[in-house]
Order: sequence, then C-alpha cells, then structure tokens
Amino acid sequence: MNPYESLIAPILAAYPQLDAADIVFNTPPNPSLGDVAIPMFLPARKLKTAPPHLAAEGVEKIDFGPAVLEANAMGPYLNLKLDRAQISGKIVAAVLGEKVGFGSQQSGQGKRAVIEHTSINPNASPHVGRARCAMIGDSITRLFRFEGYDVDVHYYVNDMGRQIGLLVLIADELEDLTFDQILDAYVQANERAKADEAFAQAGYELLLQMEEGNPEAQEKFRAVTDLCLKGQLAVLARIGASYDTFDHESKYVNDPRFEQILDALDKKDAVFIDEDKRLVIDLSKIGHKPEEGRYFVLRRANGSSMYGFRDLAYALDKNDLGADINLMVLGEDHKLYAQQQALILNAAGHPAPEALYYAYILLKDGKMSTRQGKVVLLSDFLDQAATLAAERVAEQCKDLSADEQQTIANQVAVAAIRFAVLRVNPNKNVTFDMDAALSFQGDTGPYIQYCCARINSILRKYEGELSQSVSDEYPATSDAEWMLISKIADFSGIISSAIAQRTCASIAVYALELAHAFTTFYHDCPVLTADTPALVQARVQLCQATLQTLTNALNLLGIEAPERM
RNA sequence: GCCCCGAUAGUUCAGUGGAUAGAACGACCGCCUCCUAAGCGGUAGACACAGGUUCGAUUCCUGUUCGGGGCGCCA
Repeated sequence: MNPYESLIAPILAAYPQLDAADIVFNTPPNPSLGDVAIPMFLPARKLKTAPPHLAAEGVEKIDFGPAVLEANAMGPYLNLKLDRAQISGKIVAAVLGEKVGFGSQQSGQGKRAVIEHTSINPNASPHVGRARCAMIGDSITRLFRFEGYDVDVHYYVNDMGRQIGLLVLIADELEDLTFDQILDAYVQANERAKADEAFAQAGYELLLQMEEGNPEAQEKFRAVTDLCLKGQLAVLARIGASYDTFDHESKYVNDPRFEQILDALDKKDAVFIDEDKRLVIDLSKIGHKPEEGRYFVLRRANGSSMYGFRDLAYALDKNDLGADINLMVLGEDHKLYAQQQALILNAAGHPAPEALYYAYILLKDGKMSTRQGKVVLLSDFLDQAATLAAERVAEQCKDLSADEQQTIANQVAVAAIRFAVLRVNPNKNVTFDMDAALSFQGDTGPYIQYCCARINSILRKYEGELSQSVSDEYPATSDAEWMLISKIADFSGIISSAIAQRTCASIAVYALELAHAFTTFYHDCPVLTADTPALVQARVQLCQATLQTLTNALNLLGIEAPERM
C-alpha cells in the first residue's frame, strides 16, 4: 500500500498537466520539516518552471484536504505535515488485516516460475561461497511465491564429466566411501590424473562408457553423485534451502532435439568439425563479438559430449515447462558461458533462461582455496554459530527444554549467515569475516531476530485482548511512532522493486531499518505502561504490526523469527 | 592483450542527478531498582584519481589505477 496515494489526486487537480508518475514521495531529512516531502524537480520540468517557484505556488494552489495539516515550501521541496493519526490507523489496520500477506501485491497470481539454482559440483561439502547461490536462489524463490507465483525449484545435478569419472575410479579403490571423504578423494584423483597418464585416460574411457549407456558405468557414476548430492542437500537444508525437481545432466547426453539446434546453426554456417575432429560452433557467425570466446566445443574427438552440449538440451527441457518466468542463478564465472548458450539458443529460435549472477565470497586474506584449506564450510560455520548462540539461549531461556533451546540456537546461526550474505548486492564481492559473522551484534540477522523476540515478550506480558480491529484514529503523536509506522508502510514498495530487480538485498536492508525503527520506538515509547488504556492498546497493535512486517520480511530471507532468544 | 562486474569512514556494508552521504563493527565517553544490555545515547571518521555532460555529479559518460570474474576438448 502507498499511504500517500490520497495525496496524488489533489495535486493533479491543481496541475492537470502532471500525471501520477511525476509525483514522488520522500521522507524529509528532519522530521521537524514535515512528515512527507514532495520534490518538485520532475513536475517543474514538465511545467517549464523552477522547482522552488512551483513548491511555493503549490502551497497556495493545492487543496490537500483534511489529511494534510500544513504545507510548506522549502527550496525545491513541498513539505507536508500530515494528520498522522488518520494515516497511521489505516496502515496498522492494513497490516493486521492482511497478516502473512502484508506487502504482497499478488502480481504472480495464476503465473508459474521455474527457478534453477545451486547446482554445486559433486565433489565436496558446500562452502559459504557456493552457498551464496543457494541463499540467493532460495530467497528469490520465496519472493516469487510471496507474490503468488507457482514456483518450481530445479537443481541441475552435474552427474557426469571427466572429474566425476576420476572420482569414480578412486571410489572404486576405496571401500565404503563416505560424504566426508569425498573432497580428499577428489583432490587425490585430480593430482593422480596429472601425474599418471594412464589413470587420466581411464577416466575418459569410463566417461565414454557411461555416455554410451554401459549400465555398470552408469551405476557407478550414479552411486558417487548420489552420495555427494545427498550430503550436500543435507547441509543446504540446514539453511532452509530446498528443491522440487532434480534434473540429471546425464539425461541429456543423447537428446534427439539437439539435431534441430544443429540444423539451425548449420544453416548459418556456424558449425564445423575442426582439425582435431571436434564438433565446434563458431559463435562469431551468430552474433558473438569477435575475439573473446569465439568458439564453443560440443563434442570431443572421441565422440563424447561437452557440458555445453548437454546444457543446451537442458535449456530446451526447461522451456518445455512453459513457465512465465524462467530464472537461473549463476556465479559470475558462468557469465560469458551463459551468454554464449543464450546466443546459440536464440540462433536456433529458442528463448534462453534469464540469468542472475552473483560475485564470489572472499575471505579477509583473499580468495577461498580448497587446496590451501582456505575455505569456510557452511556446515562448520553453522556448527560454530549454533554453539555460540546456544550459550546465550541457555542463559536467557532457562525454562525451555534443551531441544527448544537448540532449535532457537540453530535459527540464530542460520540468520547470521543468511543475513550476512543476502544483505550484500549480488554483483559485489562479499568479504566474509568469520568473527564479525559470529558476533551477532549490530547489523546482523540475530539483531533483527532479537527485535522480534522483544516484541513477542511485550505481547506475552500484555494482559488485554489482542484485538484486530484498529481505531481510525491511531494516536501516533511521537516522531518515533510515526517513523516506525511510515517504515512499515514502505514494505510493499520494497517488495515490488525487489521483484522487478530480482534481488532480495533490498529486503534485508529494509528489515534492518525496520528493526532499528522499532528499537527507537521501544526506547522512547513505553507500551504496557503508556499513559492511557487507548494508547496501550494502540501501541500493542503497533507492536503486532511491526512483528508481522518483520516476520514477512525475514521469511523472504529464509530467516525464522523466534519468540524468545 | 581483450571482455564483464566492482571501488563510499580504520573495517564490513547501505544510499542518491539536487535539502546536513546513512548504518554497523572497531576506537573513545556514558546508560541495566525501567516492556530481554544479542540493546540504547554521545564523540571522532568516507564518496579511488583525472577529465566531460548538467543550473547542479558521489550518482550519468570517458580515461587511469586497484580488486573480482572470464576468454574452444573443466562443469
């Protein structure tokens, strides 16, 4: 909801040349200037006059009616003092009425979305860098579901390729390989392949057998990749990421639809067999910029397919689902590759999925490196964070059972990592600071959770009935109350722009701002001991509305709002 | 060498073509007979550099520097 919507019509009445899009509502830098500021830059341009002049004129010319107590021109701004009580009542009532749906425009009603994310190579437990994809993808999924989309989350399982072949060979030699040993085995396999030509060759041959449909080889590949996938999904489940559909790459090895793509490219003279007998696409023939990454290999000389080949078939598969939105979340290392795939698909007359990219997570002392042991495994972080949180919970919630305490500690751990990662714009590198992420102080997920716990505490202590019916006149007299209420009113605007920009970072920042606004209110305005019963009731309802909005925002981030902590 | 992304306080992040560029951490000073101190108040501290467009640029454009990613048989 836009709480200032009712202010637009009077402005248009005074200035018929303007339309609603020209009217923007800002918050003045200082509440003493007014409750809402209307910058005159755009309207003045349209009316061919100077912004300060228009602001001054507007004060006289526009009849805002009873909702506005006072209008003042301040330079290029038209500042309004509102009837806070009236507007506040509407906002609080809207939140308490819409509940878990507050903030949603339901713009996705009747629409379907396919979102692909994570797809970690099956070779190790996910580290926080890889998990960035899962967190972004999962939050985008939650966002689209919140807007009413029917979302199907896909996980593309990389269950083949040379590296997996080598891993299978090593797994054959070891007995009862476990998930925890996979990384070692993987590193070992790759080192051995470098030193031992025959071993490397055996890997390729195994891969070829697998592609040709040898059941024994297929069984071995599947066993190893399933083991990995299961282990990885268990870790990802801890941060609340889940998937609906698993698409195995191996399914697309001999996809008949691929001939059609090849034909289309052939007509453009873009396919050829190179001097080493590889099947190659010349991307410059289908619109690729010259120089960088011009060629795209589809098949090796021995006939085995490259990943790019399979991924094209996979894209066709997802297109067949006919969703309204077709998204995939990819690391920025896949950017050029995905653009090339899109080029090929488009050249063959197919749409390409919309790609969202995220940059890498770095450590304070540089890039993550599995080999140098410079990684933060997601599971390790969660373990450490939960242990720390459990100490605090044990002090604070002595009356809760050990299980209940552990549940809260786990929720805090998830909040810490998800918030730290999601709050950052995806195309920026995140510098991950373990100590900062474990501190739970300041601008963190746990801070927001703490805010929720305090609200719950007030609501528990309130002895009256929690009523949903809000009085028209909300007695929001103080700045702290007004700031909190207007922040709540911002939520749906945040959601629309998050959907449009396909990022949840702004939601994370918003949740933080809302929590700050509540904390200010909490310190300035006694709730349970407010002066009059009507004020107590109103502030309790404001607490409910804040909690509802915070909970809705946190849900989108995949963060729980514990009742106590 | 070429292409893509980024650069805001000591640090980690917000933000905007226009009103005094916001937080948090760290530093320093305060606050628990008061709805949870995982909190609050105060002090000090920033738009990489150089041009350009504009009435006005930290924001848009170009170049430089630095950081991240990428550039045909890895996925």
